[in-house]
Amino acid sequence: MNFDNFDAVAAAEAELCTIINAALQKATAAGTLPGAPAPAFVVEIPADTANGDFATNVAMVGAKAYRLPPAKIAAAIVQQLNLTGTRFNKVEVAGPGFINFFLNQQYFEDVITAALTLEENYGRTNYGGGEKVNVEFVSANPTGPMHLGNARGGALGDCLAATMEWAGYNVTREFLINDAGNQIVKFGHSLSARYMQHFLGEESHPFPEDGYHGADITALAEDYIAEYGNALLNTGEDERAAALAAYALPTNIAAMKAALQTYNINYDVWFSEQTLHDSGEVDAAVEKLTARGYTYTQDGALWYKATAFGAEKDEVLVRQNGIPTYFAADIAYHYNKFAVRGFERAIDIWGADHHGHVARMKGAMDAIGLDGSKLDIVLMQLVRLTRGGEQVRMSKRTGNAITLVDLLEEVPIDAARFFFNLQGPGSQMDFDLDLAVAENAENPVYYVQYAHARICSLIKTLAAEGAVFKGAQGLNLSLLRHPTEVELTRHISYLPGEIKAAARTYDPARITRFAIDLATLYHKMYAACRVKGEDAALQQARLALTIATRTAIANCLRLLKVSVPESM
RNA sequence: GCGCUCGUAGCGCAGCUGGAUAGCGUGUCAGACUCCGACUCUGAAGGUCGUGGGUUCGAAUCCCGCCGGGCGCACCA
Repeated sequence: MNFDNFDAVAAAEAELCTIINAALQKATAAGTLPGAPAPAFVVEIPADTANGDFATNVAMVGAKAYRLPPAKIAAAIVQQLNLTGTRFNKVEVAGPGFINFFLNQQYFEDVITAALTLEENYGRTNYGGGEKVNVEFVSANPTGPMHLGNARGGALGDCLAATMEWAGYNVTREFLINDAGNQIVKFGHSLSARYMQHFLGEESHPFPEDGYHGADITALAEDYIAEYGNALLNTGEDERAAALAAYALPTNIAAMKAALQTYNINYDVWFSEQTLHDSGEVDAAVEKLTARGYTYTQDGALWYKATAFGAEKDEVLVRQNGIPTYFAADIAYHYNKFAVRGFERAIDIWGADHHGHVARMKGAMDAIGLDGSKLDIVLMQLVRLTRGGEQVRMSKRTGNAITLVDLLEEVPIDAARFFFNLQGPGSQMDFDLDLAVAENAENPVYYVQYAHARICSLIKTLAAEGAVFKGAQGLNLSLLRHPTEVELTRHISYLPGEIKAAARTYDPARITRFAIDLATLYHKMYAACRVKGEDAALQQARLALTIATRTAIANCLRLLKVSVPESM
């Protein structure tokens, strides 16, 4: 058996579609079904395995085309079904006309063998066909520290990227540095005010009303003074602001890189927005839109006809003062992703408060001659921290809003990455600080890691008694008949498909939930089926399942970049 | 006002390319197990799937209206 690109579920579904279509043809030829185009049926896994391992609705959806009651259609199909040589050994008609299929033993044995053979690659597929995908996430403003939203976005984006890699996409992780535009100017003037206040007193230099008030701004100004003294005291405000910003930006960016690295996030590309202005790509994008007839001038500004592409209102591309807007830069940026760097798909992870930007950004891709449907935006809802059931807003230490760095000082990296992926991006999330640091089964990440550690311990214990797994050859896996063994194996068989589904729906939370369910099923099996002390054949079979389980759990954790402890 | 998004058991959530009796965790109550690692199991209780229509053989799922929460509607990003 070839395990390359192994997905037991997909293979079984494909096989069912084939034999069902064959049965339809034979039934038509035999005259038990009227000649009509084959109905668009689906094959799926019933919620309750009492209704089979797989089921199809072909008889129900075909009722209209065949002008026959579903039960009669189902009977005609079942009569012609040939299960010989397939993964299935039993079929039945049930309920309103479902045809239910039951797997034979071989399916389960193949799953265990595949996990044992593929090891750290079990779960990987080429579903994505190597499609070149850019995943951009966090892209925090370099004017200040990263916040909780960035923490969620980081865990989400990095795990989404990993999910897509496992599903066979060619993924680039990217961080856009917003080192141009208004907020950098504001940043500079805020630094300048702190700088001047240092030498001339608080009252001397009014702080800009829309400036950044954080303590980090003062600290950066102090750092500059410590290094370079009062050289900027007598320069013009703009020159001073620019000099301070040019000093502080690299400092902040380096801090972000360091923080994200401790968060186990490593980007392939740190993309500077400023380079788009310097290279003329922003101007070129604006010109391209103009050439295509989608801009106009009004009140001295250059507008883009966003309404022609589904947006609610038109947008300014170049301000009256001649400076392009962020929107113009963003169009150039995404143009660069597709047209310059050749990504076939771009995925952006944004805070839900940016949702108003989605339609116009996608529309702008169409306007500039690309395909807006290749740009997908994942909107992420906000997250609240709770401790003792109460919302936590401020850091006790700094008195400011809790930053990503604050969070990681309190909560293990594993817990942060896992917790932020417990729910899909669209749900408003409460992050329970008490639970995240808890070392007990209530804590889902601990629970999953514990299952893995327990397996490792069991294997070690058995090895001490001389009971070592002898490999896939000569196994009698048909001995694994206990319901908990079957359900565990079944769940392991779902892993490749689950990763595909997570990649397709941009929802890595499926992986954390899968891992939790897997751990639960293992614990159930462990409680019901002993390995130690069983006769050799059964012991080897159970060791095989145990090791396959370890592989599946470990691969989920590896994908999430959560540590995989052998003991804890 | 317009738009996006969410609304499922006391609480936290899954299910949403339409399928069978709506699940999981937690919490409450009653019990079992406690043997390879702290695990696990059984039972009880808990639901107008926000609401009203529509489409369908079939709707938590798709469509429309309404109610409620969050967010957005800058020559900010």
